Amino acid sequence: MGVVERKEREKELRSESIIDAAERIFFSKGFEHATMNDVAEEAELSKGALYLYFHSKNELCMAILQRSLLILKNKMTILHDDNILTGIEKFARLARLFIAFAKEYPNHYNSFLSYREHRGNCPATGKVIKGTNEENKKINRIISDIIRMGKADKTINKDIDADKLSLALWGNFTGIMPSSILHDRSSLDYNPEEVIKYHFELLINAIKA
Amino acid sequence: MGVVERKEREKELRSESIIDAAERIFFSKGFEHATMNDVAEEAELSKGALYLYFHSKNELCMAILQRSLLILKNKMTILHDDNILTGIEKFARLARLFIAFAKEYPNHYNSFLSYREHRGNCPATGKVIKGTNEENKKINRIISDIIRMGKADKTINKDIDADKLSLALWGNFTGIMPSSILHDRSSLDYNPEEVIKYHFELLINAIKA
DNA sequence: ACAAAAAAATGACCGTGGGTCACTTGGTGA
DNA sequence: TCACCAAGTGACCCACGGTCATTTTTTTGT
Repeated sequence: MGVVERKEREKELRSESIIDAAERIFFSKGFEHATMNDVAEEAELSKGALYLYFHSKNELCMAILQRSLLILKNKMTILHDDNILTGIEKFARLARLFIAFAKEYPNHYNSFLSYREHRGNCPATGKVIKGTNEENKKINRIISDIIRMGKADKTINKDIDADKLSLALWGNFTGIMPSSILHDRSSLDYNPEEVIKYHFELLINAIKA
Repeated sequence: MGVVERKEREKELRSESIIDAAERIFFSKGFEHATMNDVAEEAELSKGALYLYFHSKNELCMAILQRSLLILKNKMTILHDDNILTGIEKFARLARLFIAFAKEYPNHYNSFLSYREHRGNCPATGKVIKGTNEENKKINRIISDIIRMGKADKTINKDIDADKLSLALWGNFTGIMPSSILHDRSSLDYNPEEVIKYHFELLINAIKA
């Protein structure tokens, strides 16, 4: 009988429902002001139970980041697997995709930006940390694949370094918006969306064959 | 008699020496693990006294960020004021300047990346928050000025939008390195330095007249 | 020179919240 | 029916951010 398997499934479900609860609480109160008791109550569990699934508040936060990466990766995979668009067209759509993600999941997008603090407070050997590393790697792989497609179909300059450019773009995505927030709102003439688009335009101009 | 003035100067000095202490403590222990008692001891003051100068631990952290911005701005001002280099040359040197800053002041560079959390927990009306906004604005002003210089001396395409590109670059700087850190070290073939340089090369290629 | 007043600094104290652990609950298999 | 064990509980511990009545130091007025 599949008791062990069922238990494993249930454990996975519990874990997911805790992350659901944590998202609602963290996103509405912010990391510092949210308490583990809040999360426990929202998840209809005791505080102690949370610690059966996650080692710390920080790790729970990283689990949310892992989800964010997963959502984005799934969006990107669809673009990647399209077989009508050319490489450079896909590359151009990455800009739109990033913007759409940030608009559709603003809280998840935010989770990219505060991950460092949390990450530093989690054991590097943990399952969650490894998961985020994995997703991150896959995302960079998708971007660089798209660039390589462009090189293959001659829509992108063959001398472009796909891996390096992929990292640059990804870094840019996780940094460009916060900069504009630090910038005083009232004096910000351009919204992040325009800035990202413009940046991509320039890059496209630089890399097109 | 200048008693009031002297007091003001002394107050400023105390404030600076508290930030000195906070830097040593925060940089060595990390924000979460550092305590206000640690900072007080390092600053040779009581905990209560810290709160005469800063409203909260978060605000103290923002004061460090303000310093980081100031250091970077000073480096950039020198480049900006140079009157031999052409606009595009200055633009190209920005990449080196960013990298040099991140290498010379790695901890200060890090402070850029976790500012969101702290910022959200400070009253927006505070002196420190306003100070960081101010510095940030000046930095963007310097970058866009450099681009404008390039347009004036015809080394940069006149159709480039200086303000937008400035924001894009600044965002990139505050995002590109953390991305590479999230990326699993062992499988990272390029270091952040290479990535920044390459990204700039492409941009230069796109914007040169 | 001295005391009253003001400013600066102190540190005991408070409340909160992350994290723990001895104990309870409830499903499972013999 | 009962022994077992994983799952879950919540009272408890204690570290730490922040406060404030009190003390110490400096300034001001005479």
